Amino acid sequence: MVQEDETMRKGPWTEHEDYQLVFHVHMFGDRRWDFIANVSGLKRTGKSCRLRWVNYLHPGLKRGKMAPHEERLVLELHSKFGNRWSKIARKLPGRTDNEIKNYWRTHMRKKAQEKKRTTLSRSSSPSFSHSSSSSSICTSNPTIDSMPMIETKERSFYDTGGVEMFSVMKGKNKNNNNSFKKAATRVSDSSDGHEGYCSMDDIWKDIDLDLLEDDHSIKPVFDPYSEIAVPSLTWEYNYCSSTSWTFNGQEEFGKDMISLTSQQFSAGLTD
DNA sequence: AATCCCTTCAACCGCCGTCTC
DNA sequence: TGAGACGGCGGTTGAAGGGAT
Repeated sequence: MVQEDETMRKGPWTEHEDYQLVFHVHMFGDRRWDFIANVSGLKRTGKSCRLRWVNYLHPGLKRGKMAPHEERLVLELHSKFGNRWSKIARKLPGRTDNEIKNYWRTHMRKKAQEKKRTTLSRSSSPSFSHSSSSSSICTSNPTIDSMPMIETKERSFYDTGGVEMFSVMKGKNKNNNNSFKKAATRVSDSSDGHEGYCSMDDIWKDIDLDLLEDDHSIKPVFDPYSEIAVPSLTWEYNYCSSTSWTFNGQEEFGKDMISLTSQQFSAGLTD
């Protein structure tokens, strides 16, 4: 178990931390967060790791503004489910509960302000009743019910596999360690402000491109849009066994680490 | 150009449900 | 069956960025 003491880091994540987390999530899947927090060497709690992954690092996430149909859907779903943000998020592929929650807060604040303005300007008319955006929406809208709902007994939207992946892929491809290494190196480059990444999108893009070259595209093990767990052939037990990775000039993801994490992983499997 | 205000969103906190022993 | 560990969820906060003044 990860000790939550004064040595735990808090606050914004660094790119280095992000890489460590992404790497370990792909190694072990996104289930055992305390374990990942432990073996990754991140001075973060399992909870913090999970949140970072779910809300920011997951490759299936959309970025940017909500599309009009998404906004509409949020309204509809909120009228149906209330503040069950995670439930709403499951109907909006690529959006997180946190994102929707934030959107709703902003949205409702705006609405409240508009409402206030409207009622003030029309205060002379007592019969006027302002129908809220949500109340005017039919709650049995078939578009909602036809949306895929990934229930918790199944793999979550964010699940990359990990544990199962390990057993499935053992001993297949051994040539895929370049992309993360390269990407990791570029992160170290970025520290001096030359050719660094701006976002995780860039990172994933780079990784994707590299692995496509090898005809083994890296993808999240679980396709967030399919509801079906898709075992990836790219990340495997031997993924990093032959080369060390560098961050800021330090070897970090090398044999030693992998053997260590493998031991700990085995221990984790047996408990 | 400086300051203030507002908006956005990443991250934390605390509670609760589930799982495991 | 009960206790502890852990993950998930919703509420809240605070930093950062951008626009207005």
